[in-house]
Amino acid sequence: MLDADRVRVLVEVAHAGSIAAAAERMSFTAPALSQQLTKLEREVGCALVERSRTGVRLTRAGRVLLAYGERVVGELRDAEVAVRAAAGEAQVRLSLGAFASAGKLLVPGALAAFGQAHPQVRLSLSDVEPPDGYGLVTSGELDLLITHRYPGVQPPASTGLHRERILVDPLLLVLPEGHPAAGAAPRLADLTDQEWICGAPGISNRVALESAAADEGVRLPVAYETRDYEVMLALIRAGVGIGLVPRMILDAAPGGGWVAAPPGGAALAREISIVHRRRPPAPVPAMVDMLRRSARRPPH
Amino acid sequence: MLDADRVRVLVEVAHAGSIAAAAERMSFTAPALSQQLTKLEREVGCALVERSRTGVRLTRAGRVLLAYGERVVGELRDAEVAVRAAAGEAQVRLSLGAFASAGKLLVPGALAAFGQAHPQVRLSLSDVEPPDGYGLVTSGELDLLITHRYPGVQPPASTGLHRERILVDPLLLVLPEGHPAAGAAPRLADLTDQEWICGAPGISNRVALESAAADEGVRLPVAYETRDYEVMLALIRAGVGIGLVPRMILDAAPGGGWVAAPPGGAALAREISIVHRRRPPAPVPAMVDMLRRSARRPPH
DNA sequence: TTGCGAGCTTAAGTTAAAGTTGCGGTTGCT
DNA sequence: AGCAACCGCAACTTTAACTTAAGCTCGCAA
Repeated sequence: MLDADRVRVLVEVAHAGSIAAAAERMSFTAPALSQQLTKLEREVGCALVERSRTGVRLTRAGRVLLAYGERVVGELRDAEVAVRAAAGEAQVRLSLGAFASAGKLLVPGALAAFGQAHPQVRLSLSDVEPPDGYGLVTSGELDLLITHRYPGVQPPASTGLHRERILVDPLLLVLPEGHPAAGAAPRLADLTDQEWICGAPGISNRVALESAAADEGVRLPVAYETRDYEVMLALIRAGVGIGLVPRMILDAAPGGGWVAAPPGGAALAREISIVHRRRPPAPVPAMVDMLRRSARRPPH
Repeated sequence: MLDADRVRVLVEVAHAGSIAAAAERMSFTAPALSQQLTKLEREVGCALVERSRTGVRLTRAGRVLLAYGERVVGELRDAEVAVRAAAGEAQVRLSLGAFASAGKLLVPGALAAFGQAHPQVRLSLSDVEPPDGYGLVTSGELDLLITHRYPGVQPPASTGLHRERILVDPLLLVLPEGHPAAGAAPRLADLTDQEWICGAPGISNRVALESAAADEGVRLPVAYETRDYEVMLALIRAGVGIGLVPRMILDAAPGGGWVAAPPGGAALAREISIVHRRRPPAPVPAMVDMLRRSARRPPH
């Protein structure tokens, strides 16, 4: 049977992106991990990673083993929590991963409420930008992931994971105050002569914008690239461009200088979901409940 | 994180029923396993087994850890098979578990057909009497389990396993040739003065018989206890008693000396099912197909 | 071209486990 | 009563994992 410790090394290396970074995380030296990885490759009889100086990349076989390995690691972590719970010692840690704007707007209230209701649980939060994070949940590094899906973006396969949509967050067209198109509910196709602001190619909102524009048969010129909606709003306020912004962000943003309305044509919205393992540790359902509530009644 | 090797020790010990037997199976000495178990208990902070002279019994915490451990071990085994398959080396082993009469009647044809279609796969078969075997499937010791459920018997929970009923096998009342009740389709309640033959208390067909009789408000006297239907038929043929026998058995048994018919009242049948893991190794679906066919057209 | 840095590997030595052997203790069965 | 089976303890041996140190390759910049 495969050595679980070596499989774990593969998982950590895959998540960290390099042997050196994984070694740092695991408090080992790089040669230790390299040796274990080599032995694992000898065990399975084929290469699992392509080593290069910029880090390592998983081979096809490596990706297959990674998927199983994440489950193995996750089951082991859950096993420990479960048996401790059976012995009377309750789970004391709960780790969340969330994308940036959720971390700012959705999570803090839920964290505060949860912390008050379960003061003995040590909470932790880390930034995870979609579509990443599913593997971290499977392997138990995260207990709960808050992720989003923009229209036109394929969600990752979530083998063995439980995903639940907690919020549909409409994307509104945001224009500078006094913009000629303001109040007219223009379609994207009517705005091809504007300076657009959105994320870099590959970023979710960029993909969503381009795919929605393609649906209307046009391409929109992107003049400014930022994934930070605060920056985007500042640019819009300055009158240098326009963009699509989730309502959740707008609700929390200082007003003035911009006006927002749903674009004409097809309604656009991002879906915000939570992801966790089946058979999650005890505090997860309670936190999920808090998050559902927080989603129903966002700040403001 | 828990040590997977130690968790595996717990799984093997639980399946084998004693440290000594598990050590034998794993080609280790008993003290080695005992030490590992002790360390595992120290790791989780509570007792996992109650040691006694007749073997060991799992504590409550031990059973919790067993369930997770079986999944860990199963995922590790599947991981090895999957990554080998990805590297081009196909899975070459397929282990079946079946209860006695299935092993005699249902499996041989399927094994033969499968062996012809996939000569490179090494097949193995072992006897597993229900309700055992689910843990063996989860932990990957078995790839495929053929099990049954008699009416009135609760099937084991099959967390994370796939179960599929492939045959409903009616239980017929078998009487010696010339028995006064033959041909009259008597109810169980009409046969309280007979000498009944069935398994020992706790054996599935005994439980089914008693529960069916209880449904009719009677208790049936059991004079002979055997779990072997061949023996039961021989006893019936000898005129010393009567019993319920699955049709599948009767179809294959030499006729003469007995007559069989459904008992009056509620229809009784045992369900024959196959059980395997989700994401089973490659040859499993093919074998399942063979078994389904074999169930549809039993020998004779 | 040469020097430097990042990352991975190889090699050698140390240390920490795991496993075996041998013995003793307890229990259940004949 | 005695045998057999099973578990636990302790000392010894062996395996293997980790660390340190040095070497290799490639990209980049002076």
